[in-house]
Amino acid sequence: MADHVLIEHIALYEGYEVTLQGWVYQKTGKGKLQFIRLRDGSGIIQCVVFRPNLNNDDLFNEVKALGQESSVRVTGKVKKEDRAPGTPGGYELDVSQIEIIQAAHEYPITPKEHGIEFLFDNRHLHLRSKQQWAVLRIRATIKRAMQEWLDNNGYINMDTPIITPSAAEGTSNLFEVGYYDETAYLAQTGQLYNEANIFAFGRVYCFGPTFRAEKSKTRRHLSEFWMIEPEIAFCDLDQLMDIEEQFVSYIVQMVLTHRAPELAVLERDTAALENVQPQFPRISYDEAIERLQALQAAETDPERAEMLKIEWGDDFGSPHETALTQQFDKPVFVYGYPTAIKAFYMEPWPGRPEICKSVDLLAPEGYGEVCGGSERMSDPDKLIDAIKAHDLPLENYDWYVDLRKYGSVPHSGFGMGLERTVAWICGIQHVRQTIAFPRTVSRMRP
RNA sequence: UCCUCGGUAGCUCAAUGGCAGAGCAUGCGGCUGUUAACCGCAGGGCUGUUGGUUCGAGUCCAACCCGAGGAGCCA
Repeated sequence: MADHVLIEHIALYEGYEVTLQGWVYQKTGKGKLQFIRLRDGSGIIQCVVFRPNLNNDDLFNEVKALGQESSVRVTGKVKKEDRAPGTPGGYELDVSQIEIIQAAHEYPITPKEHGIEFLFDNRHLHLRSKQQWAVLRIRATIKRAMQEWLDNNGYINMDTPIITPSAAEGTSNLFEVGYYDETAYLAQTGQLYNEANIFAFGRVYCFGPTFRAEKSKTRRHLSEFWMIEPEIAFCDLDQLMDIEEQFVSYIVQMVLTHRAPELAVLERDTAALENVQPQFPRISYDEAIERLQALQAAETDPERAEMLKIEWGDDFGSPHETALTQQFDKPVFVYGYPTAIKAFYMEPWPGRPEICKSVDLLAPEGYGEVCGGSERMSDPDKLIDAIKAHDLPLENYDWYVDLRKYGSVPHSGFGMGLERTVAWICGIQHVRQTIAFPRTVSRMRP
């Protein structure tokens, strides 16, 4: 038998004596009987220390005095016990030996309530808390599922540069960095580079951190966030939506299969997630505006009615996205946005130049946009006109235009924000909890 | 950048303009089934900063700093 076992595998060891190593997550006691909830990173289990069983009164007194987050190694017999709390739970360790590695005192994060500011000042410790543990384990599974699906479907993983000379979509929200004698910017997207990559590899994706210097203070924004960006040659807008819905469904189903205990810790309603299977509803921007205007007309609360006000040509605000997604029990595609409110590189709609072949995927339950994508412009002359119309420096895009000169094909791609996806699947309110060390407009430490 | 709310013990919060309080955490003592245990005792304060009004300011006024929620922008 291994020298120690993981708590997540504890059910396999019922009736056996095992050694666990970890940290005191919580402790209660009743005289000669002490209950330690031990965490080891894989789960939490209750360890029962009964003085006569330990047969060492000095050691027992030290155990009684152990503070939260003390590190220990415990040995004992695994017992099935319905009263035992924990994750997975239902088992406890009847302790016969305990080795105190370090007795910790005055751990600042107690089992009682704390404020946001305090918790994020102590984020390096906050990560040990059960909810954060569950969220970040689910995040790791989501990342894995994303890459697994793409790797299994013929996509090549490419790494795109983080230091870039110019913007893909507007310059106001870029982080500037010095680059020898020049000014460079932290990447907002790898998309333009992936458009070059598909002509070499057919289907590619990049996955890494991206940076937006938006002064946004909302539950949906981070200054540094992770985005996965697939790009596909010989792919039109309809095919892109087919890909997105398979991709998103796969991710959600993998989390349901592999992270049930973590979803339970978060008290996530899994029925809503089980429903995330193809097909997703697809509505045009025109139809979305009509639906929103109908909702607005029916709204009795004047304040909410004012917030829902929208005209053709406007971009959706978060109240609009929320109202729209509440009409469906699955993620919903909205396609064909006005060209004026989208980035320069999107293919115009045939016969309707005022709209473009763009599509956003809106998550249900008010979580908003999780994927943004489009069919890319494939004609070099129209692309040059679009770059000029957006006042972007043509000399920075010469290579990008070049891609349309040598075997241009219809191609499409999308970006999916990891943190928003994690927030949605976990059912939590704020994206700052979905990454270990969030960077926001008001926080860079720890 | 704008709107709203907040800043008091390590933490979460109380305190009609009139003695600075509680719970948790910490320390000591008690308890054989605890689940954010419980019981007893103890220590713990530049009330965000600066100025003003007042006999008297945690409380009222002004400016500033910090944070939260929302808007805009976005994934």
